[in-house]
Amino acid sequence: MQKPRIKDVAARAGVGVSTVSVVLNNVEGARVSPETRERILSAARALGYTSNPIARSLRTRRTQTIGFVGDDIATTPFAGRMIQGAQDAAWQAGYLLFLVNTGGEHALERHAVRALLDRRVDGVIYATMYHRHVEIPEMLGDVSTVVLDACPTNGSVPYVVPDERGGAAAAVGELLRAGHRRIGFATESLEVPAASGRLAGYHETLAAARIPADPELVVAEHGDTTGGYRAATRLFDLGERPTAIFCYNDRMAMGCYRAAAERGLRIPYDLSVVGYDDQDLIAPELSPALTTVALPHYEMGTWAVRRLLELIRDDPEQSAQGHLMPCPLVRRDSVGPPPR
Amino acid sequence: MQKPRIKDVAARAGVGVSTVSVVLNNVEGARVSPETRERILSAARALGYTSNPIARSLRTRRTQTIGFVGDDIATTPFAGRMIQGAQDAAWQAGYLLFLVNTGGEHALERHAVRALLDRRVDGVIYATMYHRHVEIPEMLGDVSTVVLDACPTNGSVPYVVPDERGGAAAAVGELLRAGHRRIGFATESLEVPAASGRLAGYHETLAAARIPADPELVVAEHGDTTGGYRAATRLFDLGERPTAIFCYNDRMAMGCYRAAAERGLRIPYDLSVVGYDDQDLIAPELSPALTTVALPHYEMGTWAVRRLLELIRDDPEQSAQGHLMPCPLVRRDSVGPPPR
DNA sequence: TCGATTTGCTGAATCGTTTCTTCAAGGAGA
DNA sequence: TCTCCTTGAAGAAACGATTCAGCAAATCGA
Repeated sequence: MQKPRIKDVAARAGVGVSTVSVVLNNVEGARVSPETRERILSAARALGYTSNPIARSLRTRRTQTIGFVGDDIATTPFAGRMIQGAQDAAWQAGYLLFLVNTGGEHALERHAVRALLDRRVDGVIYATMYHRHVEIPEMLGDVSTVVLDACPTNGSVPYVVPDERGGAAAAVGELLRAGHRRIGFATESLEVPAASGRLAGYHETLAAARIPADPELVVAEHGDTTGGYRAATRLFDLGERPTAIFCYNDRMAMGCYRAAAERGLRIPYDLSVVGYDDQDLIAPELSPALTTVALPHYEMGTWAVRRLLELIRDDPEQSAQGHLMPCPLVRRDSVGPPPR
Repeated sequence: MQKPRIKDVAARAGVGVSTVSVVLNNVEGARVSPETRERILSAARALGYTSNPIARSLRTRRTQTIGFVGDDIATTPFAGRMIQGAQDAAWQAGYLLFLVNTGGEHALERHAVRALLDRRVDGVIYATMYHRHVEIPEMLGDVSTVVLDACPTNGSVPYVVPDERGGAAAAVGELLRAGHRRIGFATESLEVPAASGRLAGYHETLAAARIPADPELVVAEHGDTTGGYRAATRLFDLGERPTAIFCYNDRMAMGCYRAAAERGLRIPYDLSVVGYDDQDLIAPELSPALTTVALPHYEMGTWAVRRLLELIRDDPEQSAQGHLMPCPLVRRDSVGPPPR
C-alpha cells in the first residue's frame, strides 16, 4: 500500500488539495469553515496521512535538517555527549541531524560542507572535539552556522566553549575551603585554550584569597597519566611540598594518584587532589573516587543547536558572540583538610 | 547569486534540459554526440552546477540517505566508533547519515523510525550500544534494515555482532601459549550474550587443550571495577589459586589489578591478566598495560552500512543471516609465564 | 530512389507539496 | 432589484529535477 498523498486526503474529504494544505499547516488568516476543517482532519487521520517532506522542502526551500560536522566523533568520549546534546535539541524542535565527520582533514571538510549545502540543510553545527581555535570554511558564509567547542578565528558566528577559567576557580575554591593554602597545579604543556584558561582560573582564585603566587607550584607536563605522574613527582620533590594538587585533567590525576601511592601518601589524608573532565572510566573508578570538574559537553551541544535554530528562524541578527558554558564541580572523595 | 538550475545549464549549452540530465547522470544507452556532451559538461562546470538532491529525490524516490537509530550514543565510548564506521562507509558511497538516538525508550524509538520513514531514508541501521537481543520495530519491515551490535528476535534482517566466543578463545589461547594451565575466568553475572559467548570460548579453548574444566575457576560478579576486585579476591582465596585470570572486561581487570596489588601479587610475574574491550582510558593506562581483546565496533559499523547498501541496491535477497565480527587480541604487558 | 531504421535530441508529464490568484455564492446596502 | 463586499474554496503555477514518448534528420539496404 502506497503512502497516501495530499490528493487522497482531498478526495476523501471532498475538497481541493489547497484547502487540505491550508488546514494541515494551520495557515494564519486562512478562511476555512469549521465543518470543512473537521472533515479534512478526520480524513487525514483515517488515511494516516503524513506530508512528504521532500516535496515540501522542494517548495518551501526548508528541509528541517541541520548538518553536524565534527573533526572526530569516535576517539573521545566527549564527542558523543556533544552529539547527543545537539541531537536531542534538534529532535525536540522537529529537526533531524546529518552527521559528518571529517577526521580533521581540510579537503574532506570542504567536501563535507559542500555536500551538506547541496542537500540544503537549514544550518550547520561546526564542532571540534576539544576546545581550540579553528578557521571555519568560508563556504559556511552561505548558511546559518554555530561553532561548538571552539573559537572561530574568522567570520563572526556564535560559538560556545567551556568556561575553563570558572571551572578551575571552582576546583581551587574547593581546595581553599578545605583549608589548603599551598596548592600545586599540574598543567598541560601544550598551548591550548583549556590550559591557559585553567591556569588563569587557578591564579585568580589564589589571588582573590590573598595567597601569593609561587611559580614553583605550577608544573607543566604532557596531559596524560605519565605526565601526571611526573608532575606530581616534581611537586613532591619541592622543599615544602603542596598539600593539594589541582590537575589539568583526570588522566594526570590518575598519574598523580600513582605517584602518591609510591610515596606512601594517602589521599585525601596526606594529599588532596582535584581533576578536570569528569571522565567516566577514571574519576568515579579511582580509589578514592576523584573530585573533579565536569565538562558540559551535552549542554554545549544543546546550546549550539538552540542558538542555531534562533539564527534560522529569526532574521540574521549579527550579534555573533561567544558563550561560556559553566563547568560544574563534582564532589567525590579525594579532597580533605590539609594534614596536621 | 542563486544556485544554477539544470535549465541554466541547458540554456548555456544550447540544448534541452532532458539532454543535460541524461549527460550528467551518465544514463546507459543514451545517445548523445560527443560534441554535445562536451558542451554540456563544460557549461555545467562553468556554472558550478550541482543538481538539487531534493528535486531529484522527489522524482526518483531515493534520497541517498540512511537513518541510524541508536539507543544511546553518548554514554559509551564504543558508540562513537560504530557511528564513525557507519558514517565513513556511508560517506564513501555518497550517502549521508541521519542520526537519531532514542534513549532506549520504546515510544521515542517508534517516533524516530516513523520520522526517518517519513523522510524517505533509503535504509535504516538499527544499533544498540552493547551486544544484546532486541525486538525491532515492525515499521522497519517497510524499508531495508540492518541490525548493528544486536541479535534481532523478530523479523529476518541481517545483523552483525562481535565474535565473543572467538575473542575469548584468543585471550585464553594467549594464556595457554604463555604456559598457564590454571586459568580463572572472572565473568559478568548478568545474562547477556557477551557473557555466555565469552564463557563458551573459555570452556572450548581449555577443552581443546585437554585441560579439565574446574567450576571453581569461574566466578561471576558485577562487570565493574569492584566486581572485578571481588572476583579476583575469590579466586585468590581458592586452595590452589590460578596463575592467570581472564576478565570479562577491562573494568573488571582494573579491579583485579587492585586486588592483586593488595596481596602483593605482581603482574605479570606472579599473575597474568587478560581483559576484554580494549577501553582507551583503561587498558593502555594501567601499569603494566593490559593485554586485552578489542571489540570491533568501527568494523561492525562499516559492515552494517555496506550490507545495507547491498540490500538497497540489489533485489531483496532474503538470506538474512548474522555476521560475527572477529575480536582481535591486543598484546600488552600483563601476560607472562606462570610463576616458578 | 524509397521506405525503414537509427541517431540525436526535445517537449511534456511527473514526483507531492505550497501558495497565489481567481471565482462562485451569499448577504448587505442603496 | 442591482451592485459591492465578504466568505469559503478551488485551480493552477511554481519548486527542480528525471524520464518517457515522439520527432526530424541522417543513414542504410535493396
